[in-house]
Amino acid sequence: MTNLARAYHHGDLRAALLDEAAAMIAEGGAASVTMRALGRRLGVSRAAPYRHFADKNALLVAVAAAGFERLGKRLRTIDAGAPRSSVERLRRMGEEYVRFAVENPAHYRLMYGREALTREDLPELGEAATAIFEQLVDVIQAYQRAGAIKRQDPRAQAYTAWAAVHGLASLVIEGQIHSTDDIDGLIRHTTRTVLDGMRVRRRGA
Amino acid sequence: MTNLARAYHHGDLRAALLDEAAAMIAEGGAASVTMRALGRRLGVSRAAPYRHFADKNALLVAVAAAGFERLGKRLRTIDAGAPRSSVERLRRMGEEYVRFAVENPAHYRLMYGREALTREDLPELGEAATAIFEQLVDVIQAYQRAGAIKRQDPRAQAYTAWAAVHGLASLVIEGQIHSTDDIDGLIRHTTRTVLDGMRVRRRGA
DNA sequence: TCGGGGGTGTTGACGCTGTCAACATACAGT
DNA sequence: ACTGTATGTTGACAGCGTCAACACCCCCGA
Repeated sequence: MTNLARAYHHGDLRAALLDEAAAMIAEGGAASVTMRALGRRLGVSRAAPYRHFADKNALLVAVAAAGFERLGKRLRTIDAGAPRSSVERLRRMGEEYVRFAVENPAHYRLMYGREALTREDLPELGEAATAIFEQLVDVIQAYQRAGAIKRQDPRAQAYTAWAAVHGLASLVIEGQIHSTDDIDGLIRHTTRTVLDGMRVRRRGA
Repeated sequence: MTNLARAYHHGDLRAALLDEAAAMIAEGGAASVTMRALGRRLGVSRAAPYRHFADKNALLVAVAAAGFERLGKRLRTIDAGAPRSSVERLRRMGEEYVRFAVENPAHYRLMYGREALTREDLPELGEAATAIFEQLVDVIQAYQRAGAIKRQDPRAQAYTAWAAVHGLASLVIEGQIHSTDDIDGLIRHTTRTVLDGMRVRRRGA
């Protein structure tokens, strides 16, 4: 039970691995994460991580899942906040989503890229992402009941909203959107346009 | 000038490399493309590709660029086709975009993933993607003039539309959208919703 | 207090990778 | 026919992920 700081040999290596891997991803991308470099930076041997993760893939999956946790938390605080209308709150959530991605590009890429992460061991990751999606579906259903947005399949609406913000985040991160463009304005434009397509509109406008 | 079939030793190895690499990507993902495996499959040595590409990265960039070419061509044929309204034609382009991605998931991933493709040598790729974007901007401007969609910054509108289809394609490819969901319906829902947000609406509806 | 067992970390080794230098070949233009 | 150059091959190197064998050391029960 003496799980405080430095137990055993290293002292909670598992957590240190997750932190350090995340740091390396932020510094040099997921490709720069190497079992050997990881051990080097933490002062352990290259094989030490294998006592805590089955393989490199499993480690990266855990890091990615932690990213979904953080993202989900950020979105919840937005939803809990109280700007004017419900639709505006939803729009702010979209903005926050893109902001998270732009602030943590390499981490975000890892969360969604199946390339670095090979097939298996993905259930864990899929669940982490699904949790955020279900969160979004709940919000949409609530706003449907409030009469703010169209009463269509809430899952379809959630996917569309998710696709829009994920796509925008992806384009920005991958550098497809030129830095000469006003990115903040673009985020606002996109969230507004999509919500405009979902919103119930009063007659005559 | 005898550049027909089998000149020199192999006979247009460069093109064969591009084709074979694309095939390998389709079969086993970009990670399965290996200089050695590539040479093996083409009956040349592992270092042969280096006479045609500076390194593996350059080769993959060329493959990705070829993907953008194919995608651009497909979208142009849609735009050239003549379904009813102009907005409907734009919507069909979006559908076709997602369809391309779903049909060539690994290739599409390569086209957008900066992870496999390291930093430099990306200008070539960026230009290929930009060409498609400019194509989209042109279409949107034309439809603005026709009074079909709102007269906002056409670049912003293009980015929003691109983000929506790219995001949806990405989510489907990465398996974030469960196969129990009706994907074709989802594509239609998304393209419709986004265009609804862009469309000029007649008063009273 | 002692001893053992298991959780943790290390080392050596294997096959794989991308890449380069040195070498071999064969075509093209003189 | 000769030569230069584009093309392809081979050997080698460092780095990678991973496994088996080994070493350590803390915690538990006797």
